[in-house]
Amino acid sequence: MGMPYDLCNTINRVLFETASNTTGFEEDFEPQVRSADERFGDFQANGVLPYAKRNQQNPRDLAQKLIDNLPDNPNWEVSLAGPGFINFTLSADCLLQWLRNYDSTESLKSGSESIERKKVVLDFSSPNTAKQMHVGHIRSTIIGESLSRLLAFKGHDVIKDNHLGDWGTQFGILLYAIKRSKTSLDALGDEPIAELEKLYRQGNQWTKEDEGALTDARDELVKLQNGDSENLALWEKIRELSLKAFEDIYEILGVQFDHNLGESFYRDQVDSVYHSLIEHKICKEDEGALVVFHPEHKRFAKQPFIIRKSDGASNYATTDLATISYRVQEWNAKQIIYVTDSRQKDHFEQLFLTSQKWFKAEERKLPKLSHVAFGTILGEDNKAIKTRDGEPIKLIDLLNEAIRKSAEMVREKSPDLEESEIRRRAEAIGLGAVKYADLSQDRTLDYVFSWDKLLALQGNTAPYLQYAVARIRSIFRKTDKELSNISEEARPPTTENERKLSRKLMLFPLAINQTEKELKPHFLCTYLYELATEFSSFYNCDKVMVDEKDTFALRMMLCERTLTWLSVGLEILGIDLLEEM
RNA sequence: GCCCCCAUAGUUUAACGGAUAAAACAGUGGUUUCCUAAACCGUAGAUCGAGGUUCGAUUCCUCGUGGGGGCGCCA
Repeated sequence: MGMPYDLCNTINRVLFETASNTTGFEEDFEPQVRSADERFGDFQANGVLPYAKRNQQNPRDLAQKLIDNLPDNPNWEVSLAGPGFINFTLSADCLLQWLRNYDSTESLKSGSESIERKKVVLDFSSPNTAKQMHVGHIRSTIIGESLSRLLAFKGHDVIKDNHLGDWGTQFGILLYAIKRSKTSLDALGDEPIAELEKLYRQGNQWTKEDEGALTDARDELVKLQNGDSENLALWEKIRELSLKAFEDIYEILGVQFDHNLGESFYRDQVDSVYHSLIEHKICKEDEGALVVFHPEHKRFAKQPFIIRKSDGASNYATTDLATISYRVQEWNAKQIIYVTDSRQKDHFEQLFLTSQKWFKAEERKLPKLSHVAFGTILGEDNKAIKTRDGEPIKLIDLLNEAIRKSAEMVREKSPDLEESEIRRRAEAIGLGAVKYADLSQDRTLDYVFSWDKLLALQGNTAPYLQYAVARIRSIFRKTDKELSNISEEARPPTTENERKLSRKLMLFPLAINQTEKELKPHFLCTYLYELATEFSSFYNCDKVMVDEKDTFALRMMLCERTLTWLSVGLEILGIDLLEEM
């Protein structure tokens, strides 16, 4: 029998099976095995304590009975500790076997793949057209991209859809301003979106000063929504310019979408949403609008979900309903994940409740709907981020600053490099730092925007991980020894650092599982950082290029595995690697 | 008025109801004739308050304090 990929899961199963043959244990026993503090071993089972309590038994006695019944296994030592913990310490040989067995990206991927593979639609980034992306968009874009890579790594069929805000009421004012100022959309210069924003502000000004202008702006919107060809052409052009500007940023960030189906895509489908919801008595007219209440819900019994405004226009609730329907019908989605600000929590809760009733009434199977919420980026005043002049910091400015600052560091360290290489390294380092800064903390927490936080290059940051990679690659460049048999020639890990690094490598499956279970990339970040830390200590203490063949082989193997693990992990996070730093 | 989220070291964060709360930055002391010092090894420093549940609470419940957010025609 080969070495199992997920040893935590294996030990859990062994304990469960042993318990089923041990007096004093029933079916409902859960071993609760998890990775342990290094002081106690590699894994610990906590489950006996609550179980003994429930059944009014002595936890230590019960745990001892379970240990006595465990089949002998040379891979680990078992011990009873404290009030009733069962600790497992893997043998050096077990770790070696595990490392021999899992030797590549492919082996990690096939080990990690879910049994149930499914079609998942990931809805993220979703900026509004005619506006520049600002720092507020960074979280959805980066977290969404990372989750899409994680789910693909787990073997799911992922569709990435950028649900653009391209059909909102802002177009009335914008179209009005374009016409009144006689602006040609073909002559907006290098930053067309910045110009469109200026036009919008100008239009906003006009409508505030002048009642007639406000009416005209509303008419422009109605004309657009009724298919007026002139307005539709302008709108199409705006959408095109916006998408191009977004593409520039996505390219820098290494983000790609399968679809850019914005709200406008669903404009012809909203009527059928109304009809169906009316027909099935899910919605009702209230104060002139079409709304959905959920009487069984403590709050949404009173708080309406407005699907058609009293002026007859649709809103994002309507398009979101149509979008779910489309994704199920056309893509056969089994799960839809929305990556948005947590302030939209109520909206999604109402959307999901309404969808449940709607799909049930139509006898369709509703996919699993998940709102992956993240916290707001705040300014110094603890309110959503704004700069001094009232406009949010542009995302492109943040990214450029990250690259500029990293370039400075690279140049300082390697003054003789060519500019193109400096630029290449600075992009990997600076953009990696920005991404990692956002991914490495629990996504649900708000944070105050700070250049220092997002651009930090020391400590628990992407460059630290990239540096570990560069050092390993450097070792490989320097050795002239034959490496094809290192895994066979390696001795078991015995020094403290060899052992700790081996153990950390072995814990990779747990990190992936936890990250996927909660859809929280910071678990993976923490793991990769700890792995790189173990590597750095090992690197400092245990020289790799030594004469003893078996020691050299083990240490080379550890380097090689660490490199692969970091590569896989950083790939999932969307962070680039470097050969040298 | 109803509801939701957050509070951990000087600062920014971590901790799946488990054992002595873990890091980074900033302090402070050390390490380079040796595979990259963007590193390594020391050191100092924390769970908002009061109750409760539990063998065990940063974690769950109640109340309070402080901060943020959502709640009929914005997305």
